[in-house]
Amino acid sequence: MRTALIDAAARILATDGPRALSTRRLAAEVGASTMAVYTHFGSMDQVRHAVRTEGFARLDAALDRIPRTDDPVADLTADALVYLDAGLADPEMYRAMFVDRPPPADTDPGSGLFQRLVASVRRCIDAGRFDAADDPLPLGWAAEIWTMQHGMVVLALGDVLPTDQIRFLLADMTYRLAVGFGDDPTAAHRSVRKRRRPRRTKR
Amino acid sequence: MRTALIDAAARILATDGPRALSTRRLAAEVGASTMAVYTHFGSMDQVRHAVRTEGFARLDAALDRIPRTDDPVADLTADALVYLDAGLADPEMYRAMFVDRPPPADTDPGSGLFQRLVASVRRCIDAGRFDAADDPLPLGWAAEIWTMQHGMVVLALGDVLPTDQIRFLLADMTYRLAVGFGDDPTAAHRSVRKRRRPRRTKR
DNA sequence: GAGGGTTCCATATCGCTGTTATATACCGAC
DNA sequence: GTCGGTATATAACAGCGATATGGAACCCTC
Repeated sequence: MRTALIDAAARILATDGPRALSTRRLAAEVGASTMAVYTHFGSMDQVRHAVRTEGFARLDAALDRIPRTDDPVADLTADALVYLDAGLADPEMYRAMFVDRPPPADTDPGSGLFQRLVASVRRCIDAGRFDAADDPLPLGWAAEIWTMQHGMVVLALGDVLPTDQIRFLLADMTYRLAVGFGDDPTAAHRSVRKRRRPRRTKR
Repeated sequence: MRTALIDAAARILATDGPRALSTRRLAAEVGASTMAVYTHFGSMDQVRHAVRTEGFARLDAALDRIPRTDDPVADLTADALVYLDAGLADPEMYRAMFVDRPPPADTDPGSGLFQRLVASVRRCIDAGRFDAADDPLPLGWAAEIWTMQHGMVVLALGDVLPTDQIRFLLADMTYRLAVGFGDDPTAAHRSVRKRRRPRRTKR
């Protein structure tokens, strides 16, 4: 029942947006009464929290499917593009995860994503691509890369640019940052190009 | 009356968040009945739209207050920091402007901000700081800089880092991007440092 | 100054929302 | 078979956005 409710909630969210995700609509979707929602979750906020957690799990799985190569900058690019594609594939889910207000003091289920970024940046540093001594904060560059990824998805969701241009722009920005982080321009260009092509199938 | 309602709405938003911005609360705040809201605006969505427009006007005014110098990269940094400070000064307003869902087909009152960015980037190119031939799209780098600014504000609003570290990080990221765009590293460093200090007074 | 038209707002109401109290049905343990 | 606890349905509450209706205030014209 719990998972059925979460799935139904994610479905309603994806098709009709967050305004449509109401107690009665959700209960009707699984053929139950509204009390089912309150037995398994305490409130609609906790339903949304569960949906968010589910979204993070899916994104985590999508990122896990990317093979690691011996080129950490190319891997970083691939990660960023998958992140973007995930946002484009289910914009409402992305908004639920990163945009809409999380309840205060919500233990953020997305922190794992950040740890992943930290590891990716570390690989670039260990491989001698980024200049370690230059990072201004312990996790500064990882934060900068997340800033890039999230900003790009938001740009894409506001559909100010067609999605193929967004992908191109994200690749370009990754390249610029890599160079800014100390990577050799021609090496960075090669790495980014390597991973720009394979547009993954939307789920 | 209209402006009184807008001001009251902005006040409610800033103090108690978007959930508190209801017809009845808004009407009570100005000592009127709910019909006043529907006479001057057609719906609560249009109230929110008006608040957003007001927010853009304030941000525009704040950016207008920054003097232009003969160092366009330093100016770009200053703009970014003021943008960040505006978001930190009134998070709910920032969310209303850039985060919460704008009604569909809402003619975006924020497009002026983007034109401003385009002009700033153009100045860097004209001054020979950025390499013009390298920009992948007509407005690509302006979009990348906005991505950085917005991503940083969101990072700050999620308070994952103290605000002074965020300011430092934004300055660093501006530096990295400038270098990626072709600026000389030492020149970029000097420009960014020049404008990193003066933390503007919160409004 | 009086009339007529228009604009603005208060009252009351509708259908919706999240949430909860109450009562019933089910289901495993003894 | 009966008990105890859990899960669900029904019904209700306050609050929400929105609207229909009616009255009050204004302004222009004569």
